[in-house]
Amino acid sequence: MSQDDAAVDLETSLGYLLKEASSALRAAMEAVLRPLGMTVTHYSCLELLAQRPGLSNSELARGAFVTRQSMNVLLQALERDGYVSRPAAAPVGKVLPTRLTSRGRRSLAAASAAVRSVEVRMLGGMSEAERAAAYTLLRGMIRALKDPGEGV
Amino acid sequence: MSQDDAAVDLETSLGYLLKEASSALRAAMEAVLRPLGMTVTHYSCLELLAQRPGLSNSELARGAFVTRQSMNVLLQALERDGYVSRPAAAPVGKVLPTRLTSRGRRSLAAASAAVRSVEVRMLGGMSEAERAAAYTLLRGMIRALKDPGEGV
DNA sequence: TGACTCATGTCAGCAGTCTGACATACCTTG
DNA sequence: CAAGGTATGTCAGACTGCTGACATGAGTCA
Repeated sequence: MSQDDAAVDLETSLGYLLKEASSALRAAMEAVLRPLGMTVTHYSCLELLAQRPGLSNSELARGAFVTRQSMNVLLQALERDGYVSRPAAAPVGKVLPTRLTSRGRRSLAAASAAVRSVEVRMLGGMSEAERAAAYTLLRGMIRALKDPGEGV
Repeated sequence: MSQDDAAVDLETSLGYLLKEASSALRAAMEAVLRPLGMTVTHYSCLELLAQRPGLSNSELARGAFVTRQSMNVLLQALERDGYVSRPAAAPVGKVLPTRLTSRGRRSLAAASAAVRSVEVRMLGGMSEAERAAAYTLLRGMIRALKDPGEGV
């Protein structure tokens, strides 16, 4: 139909391509994390805690792109299994700072190596300049999408 | 810890940025599709059918990045509500070619315009050259992730 | 022709995530 | 100081998408 030409062309749509790339990355990460008995969100949570110890439930949720309710469920499981620890009472306010246990750190080490190998493969064919360009372009897209009134 | 430096640095990780961008795009799409009573997968299915009429359930699933089981559930609902039509029996093999009904086309028109506005906002601050660069870079990442043995 | 492989459509069960709701603690602002 | 607004942690229910499984049809090869 001639109307189709006016529609978003999936073949050349950056939005579609972005979704495809993200989907491929997620699938690749799931493939290497599954043997370790870990999901992507599971890994994301541990990685966030390694780099920024003491993050709260809500902060972790934002960093892993899930709701704080979902992260809460995950954190309770991780705490039950001894991967992270949280104080019984909040030192200030309601915020419960979370930390990795030694077991959590050990578990993360293997997962982090696996994920790093995926990222290396993804960046394999790119030059330093191209990586920098991709970084800048993605940052721009994120900003444009998050700012409500970007105007024309 | 000094070990953290060797880990994937989230601040500069292209993988993390890709996930963030995809998450922001999905949120923006959900925001404009919700008033139309449509989900992202719902829209994706209709858009695929508009551009490539006669796609099968499995082909639609691959195009929308979900399993064929999930797409099957969606297609049954869309067929029940009169947005798409499928022949009762497969003309050849088991493949059931799906087509938009006029109602489906009408429903898609509004959604397509809304999604296009999101993509326009996303590309707002980018030059033509930058868009072409982003296109090439994403394509490269996808290829590297999907090809199993890319080597070092 | 018959066996093997692969892709498809579909059903059932399950895990992960989301929305809705509530109580609580901090921070303004009058 | 009191009151409203905002952010947090948590519980409960609902939903979406995934994994596992099965039967069917097409293509391949001996």
